[in-house]
Amino acid sequence: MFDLSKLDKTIHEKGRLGIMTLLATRPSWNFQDLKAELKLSDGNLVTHLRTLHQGGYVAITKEMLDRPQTSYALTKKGRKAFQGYLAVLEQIVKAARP
Amino acid sequence: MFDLSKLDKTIHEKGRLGIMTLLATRPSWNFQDLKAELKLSDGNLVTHLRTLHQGGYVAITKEMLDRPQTSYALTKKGRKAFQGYLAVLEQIVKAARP
DNA sequence: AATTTAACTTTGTCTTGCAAAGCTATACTT
DNA sequence: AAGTATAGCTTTGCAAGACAAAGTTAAATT
Repeated sequence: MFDLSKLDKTIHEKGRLGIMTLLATRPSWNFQDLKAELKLSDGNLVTHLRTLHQGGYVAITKEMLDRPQTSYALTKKGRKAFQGYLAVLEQIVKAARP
Repeated sequence: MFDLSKLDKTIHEKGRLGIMTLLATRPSWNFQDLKAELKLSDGNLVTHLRTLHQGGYVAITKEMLDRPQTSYALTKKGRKAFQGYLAVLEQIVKAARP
């Protein structure tokens, strides 16, 4: 019916779910845009991004333009993990609305 | 695009999400079946059910058959809240797979 | 009376989310 | 050169919550 054990805990947390969803919509997002879109504090956002990075789901690119700019993108592994996560969400939706 | 602030925290936790999904599939579930299906410990399951009950999402019915049997069902409020939650899940799926 | 089972509570541990404040480095202003 | 602003990151501290394990209560069976 649905398999909760496949519901990746690293992705499931609210803040990180938001990050992953945004990253899935574009090749890359910078720190400021993520922060504005998700309304997270600096520290909170950095921490979630680090968690995702340590899980191998997110790649980090640091540049120096006129301002420093850090950009984030899904890795191949991250994209795959997120697809698996979305598949569980769909199972849930289908189970709950037969 | 998607509105994480509408992602009900009471429902979003993994164990409770499982409970709510099961309750949505049938008029009622008893304790033992929930426990078997979700593979949660007694204490953990009771606590999640209490959380959902206190939030007004789940009704509890205690009967004495040959054994005591406690059954759980979605309330109207619970069903509505869960539908709202599912709507956010669908937003996420759509945003991530345009 | 003793045992079994359902359901619940208690206890303790451990993790985690989160905000606030502080830090560092660079660029801009005067 | 000195001061200010901004980006990104770390540290600190706290509070909440998940979870397991063990103990408790009540009813039914043996």
